[in-house]
Amino acid sequence: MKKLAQTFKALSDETRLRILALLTQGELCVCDLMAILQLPQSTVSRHLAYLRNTALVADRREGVWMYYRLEDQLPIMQDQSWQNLFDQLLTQQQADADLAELNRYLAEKEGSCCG
Amino acid sequence: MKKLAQTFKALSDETRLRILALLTQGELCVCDLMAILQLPQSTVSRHLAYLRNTALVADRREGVWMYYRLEDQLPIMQDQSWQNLFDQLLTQQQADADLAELNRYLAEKEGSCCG
DNA sequence: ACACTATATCCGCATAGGCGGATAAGAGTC
DNA sequence: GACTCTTATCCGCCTATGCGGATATAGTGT
Repeated sequence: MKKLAQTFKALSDETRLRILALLTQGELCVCDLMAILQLPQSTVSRHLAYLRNTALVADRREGVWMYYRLEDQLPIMQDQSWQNLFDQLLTQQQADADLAELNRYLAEKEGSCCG
Repeated sequence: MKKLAQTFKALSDETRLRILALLTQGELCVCDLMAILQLPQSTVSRHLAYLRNTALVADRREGVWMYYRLEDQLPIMQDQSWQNLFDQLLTQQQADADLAELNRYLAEKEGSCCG
């Protein structure tokens, strides 16, 4: 049960929830997240490390860039709970705003970072 | 989304998860929980206050005793997520052990406290 | 080797919250 | 009112973790 509690702790920070909501749209690199969330690099990186340590996200290096994506299934949670959590997450107003910002960002990106 | 994060924070402590699992069986008073969890009164009471403030449990006074029960629905979570969470919770080994202890306790209780 | 970029980690600082003993408050009983 | 029982809150202490600037690390290109 400690592990379950720890997973909830990882979900208990608004910034991390925002990151998870954004990652439902596909993998993103740190600089993408910095731009969309408007947060300093150390902050974004720290939260991603926390999510990685809790096995909520996975990472992949491509050259200089680290791409993060949702872990497709969790050892602690049944798939249904995991899926349900994201349904829940995406009903949030902040998630809406962030996804809109993500789309705006992707549209005008064209190689600003991450190739 | 702050509220959702706060709800997860309330779920991020093992003792609170154990309490919630126990309350799936019906309402219990503080002294019941102390006996089952083997934790000091101040600790149990503090966690219950936390759960009450987060609207995860409701309380009811009966004479000297305070009975706590699960809040039947949450403003933040859809019913399905809420239900799912408890399904998840009850698969935990610690929850099993605690429920067994609850039954043992109730069987030999006969007015040790709470009338 | 050097420079540049992206990311991770370190640092000092601040707050939240865990713990359990001690004390306060509420509710009965006499 | 005095005493008792149950529960809530206070206290000091300690750890986890948030923050963001500064620094270290790693990859890429020259």
